[in-house]
Amino acid sequence: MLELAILGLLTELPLHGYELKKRLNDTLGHVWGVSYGSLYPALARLERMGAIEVVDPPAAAPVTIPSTGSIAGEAAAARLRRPLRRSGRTRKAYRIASTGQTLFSELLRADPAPGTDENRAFALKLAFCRHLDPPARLEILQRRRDQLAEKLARGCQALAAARAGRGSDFGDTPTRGPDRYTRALIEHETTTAERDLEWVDSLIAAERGPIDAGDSMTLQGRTT
Amino acid sequence: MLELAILGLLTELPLHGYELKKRLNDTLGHVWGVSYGSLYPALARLERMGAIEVVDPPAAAPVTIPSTGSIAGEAAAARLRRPLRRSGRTRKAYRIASTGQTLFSELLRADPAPGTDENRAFALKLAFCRHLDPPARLEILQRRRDQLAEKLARGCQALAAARAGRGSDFGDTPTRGPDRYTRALIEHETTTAERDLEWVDSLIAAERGPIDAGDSMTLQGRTT
DNA sequence: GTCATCATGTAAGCCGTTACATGATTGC
DNA sequence: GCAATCATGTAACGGCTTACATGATGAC
Repeated sequence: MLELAILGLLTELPLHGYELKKRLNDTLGHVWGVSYGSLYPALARLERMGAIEVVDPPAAAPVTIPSTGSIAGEAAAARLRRPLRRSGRTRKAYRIASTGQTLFSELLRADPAPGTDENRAFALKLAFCRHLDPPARLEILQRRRDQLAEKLARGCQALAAARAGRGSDFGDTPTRGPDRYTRALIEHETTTAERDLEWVDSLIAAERGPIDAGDSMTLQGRTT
Repeated sequence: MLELAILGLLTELPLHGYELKKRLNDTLGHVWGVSYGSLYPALARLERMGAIEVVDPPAAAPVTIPSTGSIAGEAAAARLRRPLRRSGRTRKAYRIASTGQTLFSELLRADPAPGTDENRAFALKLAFCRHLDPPARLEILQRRRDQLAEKLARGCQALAAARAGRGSDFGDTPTRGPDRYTRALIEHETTTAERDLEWVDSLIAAERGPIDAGDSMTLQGRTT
């Protein structure tokens, strides 16, 4: 997952570790916090794999900032442009290599390693899926949809069982079902799954018919 | 987190590892999957700590099943009662010790280790909080409430920034805000946080005024 | 010259996973 | 006796965290 995030950011523009972490934390902060202890080793790994490469230009503009349009891109750009006159050494900026691009789109398609939070994984993918072609994007959404549908199904089943009260026993023993808290939990999770599903559906719809160029996907949003 | 789950289940009745895993997977399955590779070491650790102890009764009923009223308790009980005639050896049933009870309630109160999924942690706590006294329970709910409120605040802030579009820059560079996908993500997360908050509030309310003994917390539930 | 910040890394540890090794009990 | 299942454990590994070590730059 870390590699996915790194590759995603480097797809937009070359960056060095420190800056990368900063962006990771404030662009994807709510979704994914990283620490140096995992970031630098990950960079080293990716470099060894040939997925990314150090960008040398010691004299030239090391970071062109072609207005890739990322979250706080400009704030960062300003930070970089103004006081930046460090000789160009000591910092190691990385650029994504073609191998890396391949890896990137594979990671976006792959399902996350077991043990990984599915929500988080999807959030991350969504945050970077704009770099994919529409069909691939749709596939990701579709996969998530299926996943949620399954979860919802399981939830409904559990709910039914819980509501039936008595256990799966045959009247032998007066089991009550799960306690109120567990029950409330299952209920809440189920309705959450339902809403997530609706949301993904709306994303899919927006993806299929980008009729209204601008913000067709805002319709599912707020307004309390 | 694993220890919390183990202690929680053992609070209800003594169990051996295998059975413990089974319950962990089907009671809390949607929330927390465990494997032997972590379960047994965890049991060993807890035993070393004196939080749990092996229950010997080789001859007597090794598991009394005092109808503690747990999830699928009875099904399991049946499973145990009927074909159970294994000499009583080879299986090691554990019981919670008093040290363990202390640890249990500490773990319920403590905030989860960093890196742990907050949602999951809360779900787990909720599933076992019935073993706590009402004030402690309330405290847990309250803490979760605060956590969610904070998350919501951050979300709203991010949303506002995103909607304002242009970055925090002063017109210098025409940054667009985050892309549609990221934006949709932030929106969705924010509304999710909102709903979670409402839900926890309803739990708190139910906790404070258990006026209607039965299912006062169902009111927030379904009905699509 | 010194302090804050930028910047890169390493080490130890935690918590979980899969895969493997082993053995007891029971049903047929 | 043989297979299925119950049952306990170990080994190797993965990914992330905190804490630590180190050093360059720029502001004052």
